[in-house]
Amino acid sequence: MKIFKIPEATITRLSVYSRYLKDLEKKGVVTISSSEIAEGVGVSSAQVRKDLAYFGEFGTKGVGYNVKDLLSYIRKILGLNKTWNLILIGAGNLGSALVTYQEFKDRGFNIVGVFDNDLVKIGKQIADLKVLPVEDLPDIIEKYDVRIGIIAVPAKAAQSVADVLVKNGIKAILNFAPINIHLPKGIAIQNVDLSIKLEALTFSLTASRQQYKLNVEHDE
Amino acid sequence: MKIFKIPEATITRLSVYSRYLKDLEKKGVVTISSSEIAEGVGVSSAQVRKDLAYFGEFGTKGVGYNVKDLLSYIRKILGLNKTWNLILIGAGNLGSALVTYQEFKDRGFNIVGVFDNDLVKIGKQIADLKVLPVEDLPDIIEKYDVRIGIIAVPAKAAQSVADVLVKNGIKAILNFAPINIHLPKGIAIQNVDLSIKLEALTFSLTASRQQYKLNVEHDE
DNA sequence: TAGATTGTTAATCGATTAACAATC
DNA sequence: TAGATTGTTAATCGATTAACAATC
Repeated sequence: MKIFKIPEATITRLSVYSRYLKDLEKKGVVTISSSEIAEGVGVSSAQVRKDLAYFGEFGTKGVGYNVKDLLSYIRKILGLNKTWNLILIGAGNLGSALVTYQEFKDRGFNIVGVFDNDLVKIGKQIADLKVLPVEDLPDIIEKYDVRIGIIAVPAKAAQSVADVLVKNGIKAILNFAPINIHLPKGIAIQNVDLSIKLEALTFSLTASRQQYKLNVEHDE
Repeated sequence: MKIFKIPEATITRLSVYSRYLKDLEKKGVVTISSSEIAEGVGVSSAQVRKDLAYFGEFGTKGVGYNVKDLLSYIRKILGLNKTWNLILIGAGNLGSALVTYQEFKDRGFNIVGVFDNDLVKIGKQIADLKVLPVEDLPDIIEKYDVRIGIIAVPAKAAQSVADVLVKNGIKAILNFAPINIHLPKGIAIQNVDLSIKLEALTFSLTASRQQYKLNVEHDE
């Protein structure tokens, strides 16, 4: 079986396209061209067609794409044609905010368990979930067939939490701890590093008074 | 004046290097080579040297880099040789979590004002800040010389919030709303889109049973 | 049919990696 | 001096863009 390599940026853009198409569908738009999508999300039309071409032929020459169908194809590609059950480790402020994060629910992500090691936090109610001790992880993972875990613990605890997740069968991790987590091959990870994003901003602000310039297309 | 274009990935890595160097400094390490840095953060040594080369010559041939000095140079490049005052719009769960986010404080980011339009939220206490109405934005921005704003409002309010920020002199935005914000030239933006990150994970999980493969070096 | 737009190939652009002369 | 490691150039790799034949 031939394996096609897909740029990660393509996957990011597919998410963006899917959101845009969802809006269009809600508005009752039936057909759309690659250049209209491009216009709507801020990329080039060649980029849109190229991104889609990795996965198949979804359009009609001379006509464009059927909004409903394309949305459905993209959702299928991304694995969004089902809901996903997640667990979250770390019941601090950030963790609590994520449990109630509406966008996750809207996109089909369901947090079914919140865990912490801190005795003060265990038993605490967050939305409709009670914070559980980490010992209960295996039960919840099995019960809800969980494959994705969110790490929202301090940096120094993150690696050991990741190890526990992997040991219990978690296959993908969304990590908020600002640290490079080491994982066995085959486990996917995405890092969300809020300070790094802020530091890209302070660089821009500082660099504009220096001789540097971020090599980034302007967002607009 | 010649303008050098810097890859955005380079800036991201500089943040990572700086964190790693800070750890080394704390441990009392005096000198380090590009390959040791590379090893520590998970990139190639050529990458480390190339990233630094955009900004100057910081090392000594045959010896390596002085940890303290290199850290200080990188912090200066990123604009981290000062603290930054931020404001935050949107006092929901996510906003509240960000106000108390320890990593921001550790890296020199100071949230000095939290704003909302919701009468229920105005006046509420979050850590040592009271939620203020958006009318008070100009006062706070001036008083604390704020140049960076964080948007943590729902997607449909994000563009108008951004417009208000820009009108009041904000020059850089960290945006958590899952929407493409349009800004005048010269305003920097970084988007944090949590759903997109999760969808990259569901893609990985789904794709591994299909014929695709993310073109991404393995994280490890 | 004529006009529009896809899917795809080739050209371009940019970032990463390899290699090594310079030099501490 | 000999060994180590930088800074930098050239080679490679990968992603984006341009262009256009195919075709609805």
